[in-house]
Amino acid sequence: MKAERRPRATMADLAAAAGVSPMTVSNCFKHPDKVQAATRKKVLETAAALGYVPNLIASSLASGNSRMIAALVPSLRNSNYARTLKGLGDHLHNRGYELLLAEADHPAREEKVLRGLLGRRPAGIVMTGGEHSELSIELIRQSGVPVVETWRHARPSVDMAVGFSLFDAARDIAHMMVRKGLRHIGWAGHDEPASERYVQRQLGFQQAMSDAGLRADLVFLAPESSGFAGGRLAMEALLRQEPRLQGLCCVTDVMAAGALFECMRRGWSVPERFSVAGYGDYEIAAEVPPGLTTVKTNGAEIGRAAAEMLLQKIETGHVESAVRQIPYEIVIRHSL
Amino acid sequence: MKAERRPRATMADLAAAAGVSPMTVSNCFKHPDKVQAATRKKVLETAAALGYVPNLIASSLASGNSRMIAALVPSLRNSNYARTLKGLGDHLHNRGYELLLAEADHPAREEKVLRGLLGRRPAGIVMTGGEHSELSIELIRQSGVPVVETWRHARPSVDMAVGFSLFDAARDIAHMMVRKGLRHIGWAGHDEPASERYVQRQLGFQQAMSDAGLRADLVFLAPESSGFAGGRLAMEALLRQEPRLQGLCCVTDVMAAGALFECMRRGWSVPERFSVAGYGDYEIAAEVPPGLTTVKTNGAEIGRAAAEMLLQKIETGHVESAVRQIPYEIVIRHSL
DNA sequence: CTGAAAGCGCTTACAG
DNA sequence: CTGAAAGCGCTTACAG
Repeated sequence: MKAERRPRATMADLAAAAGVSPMTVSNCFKHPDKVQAATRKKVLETAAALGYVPNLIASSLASGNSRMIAALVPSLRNSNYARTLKGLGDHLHNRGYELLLAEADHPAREEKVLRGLLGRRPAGIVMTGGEHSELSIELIRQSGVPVVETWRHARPSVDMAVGFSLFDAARDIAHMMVRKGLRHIGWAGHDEPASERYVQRQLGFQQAMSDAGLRADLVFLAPESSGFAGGRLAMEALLRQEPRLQGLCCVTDVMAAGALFECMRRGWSVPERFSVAGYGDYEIAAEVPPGLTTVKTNGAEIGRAAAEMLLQKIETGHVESAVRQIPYEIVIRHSL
Repeated sequence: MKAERRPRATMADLAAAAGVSPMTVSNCFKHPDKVQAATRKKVLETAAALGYVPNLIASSLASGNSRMIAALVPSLRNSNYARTLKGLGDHLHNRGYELLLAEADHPAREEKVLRGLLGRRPAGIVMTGGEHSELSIELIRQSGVPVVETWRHARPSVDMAVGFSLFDAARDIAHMMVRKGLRHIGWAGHDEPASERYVQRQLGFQQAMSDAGLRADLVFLAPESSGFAGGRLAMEALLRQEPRLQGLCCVTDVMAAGALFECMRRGWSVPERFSVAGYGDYEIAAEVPPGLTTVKTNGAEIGRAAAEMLLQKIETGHVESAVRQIPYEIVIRHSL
């Protein structure tokens, strides 16, 4: 049984079949209240019979609103971003918008991808994660398209931002380690010097150490690509530097889980012999023995809020607040 | 410094500024060889000066090719699908296509989301994962849009498919457990009866057991949502059923890692006391002690192949092969 | 190599 | 409540 590929019915076809003008068909979908109930019924029935699907490309061109939101993500593999995208997409779809997705893991790629996206005349743009080149910012600014940066809680580069303070979150959990009585605490971070989001967390950690009068320079930075192995590398390096090391505060749960794996290998009991703090509350945090104490962020809510802000700006021309804070919390398990 | 929101230059503006007809401007971008070098240079320079960005919405409407590919994904949180999407997006962007993304975790959602997508007149559709309702299939069939189903190696529902045999992969790794001398082996699977991709793996496992003359009914199915905990639940249940259980063959690495965590809790050495096989080669497989032996699938390559097949069909009207196999391999570590 | 004309399938004021 | 007209910004044959 082969698919019949006869051309799709147009609005004109439908209008003719229903015995009304195209204008009335258009109103049936866009402004149903402006059409008499009987007429509307007739049109909708004919539409169903014909399998009519309105051409939103033509609609976009005519109305000047594409109802597409471009989302730029450094990596889908990051489960925080995946959650943000889900929160964003769900809200958008319910409002009749579509998501135009592009992955861009470095600035040159981002600029290229952005040009492609801008040609599609998106009604709004969502940037995920913090780092963007001057050129990218300029491209967006010149387009005049509303844009919200997610996972950013202050000073949007262009327009709007939604997120929370990475600094505060890292400081809070580091503080908790201090309150547990630990005195020799290391930081396991990432290597990318340009990444403000990693820098902010490290500074938060160091602030907590300084506040407590402890050493704040037990810092090891692993490449982002090292994954779980980063936790092991950090433990090895920092124990060499400070043999009395009692705990590790990690830039992500992945690193933290890696540190816990290393404790298992060494037969060190957690938290008695060694403590570990995570960041992100990924699924693994709840499952890796003995359970990881970590910062729980609300990626889906960030995505939802981004969608709300964008749609408000698109539809009304302004937003109540160009910057929104989404709360984070600390989930206490048994790793510290 | 406020963004200047003067309306974007159109092709007509650019044509006037460059002293040529719109037609010639169009040719400069689409068929550069049809334009004299000097004219082209002039147009391109003027375009740069004006910050001209071609309106691809208008282009789509006029040409009848939207150059957008709609991708339907059950969940972005699945890192296999994330890889497929990356392989797909990279290839597509290089060819001047854009990705229209929608997440749909159940059939009713899928149908709704599909209608929204179809209105955008995508040039092609990528379905990720195996299960689709009759209505979804029918919607796609009637649209006449080329579609490729990924993570499916045979009998496409509509048009094309690319993936590998889940049955074979599960049978192969189960076979390896048998060759290691294990005689009491359980299957830790998922609960969704409708999910062909889980069923196939289980059947592959059972085939390997039958071939070896072993019990094939040591099966435990955990809800998909149980995550790492599923591995623990499976061990508990199957050990109750068969105290001599020596190993667990798992439907995903997440479950397998959960089983390894449970071994740690019990102080059971792996693989001496208990063996575990995974599926997926997620990042955790390499890191969780003592290293998980697992099936490595090539999600990115599946995405790339899907893009190739789709573009070939879109641009030439047919494909060399409507079904493509992407090889998998078994990665040997120390868990069995 | 270059251009005038028609058209893609809708929506937007504006009349009736 | 309903419709005829113009237009959104491109591309597609077709002439010159």
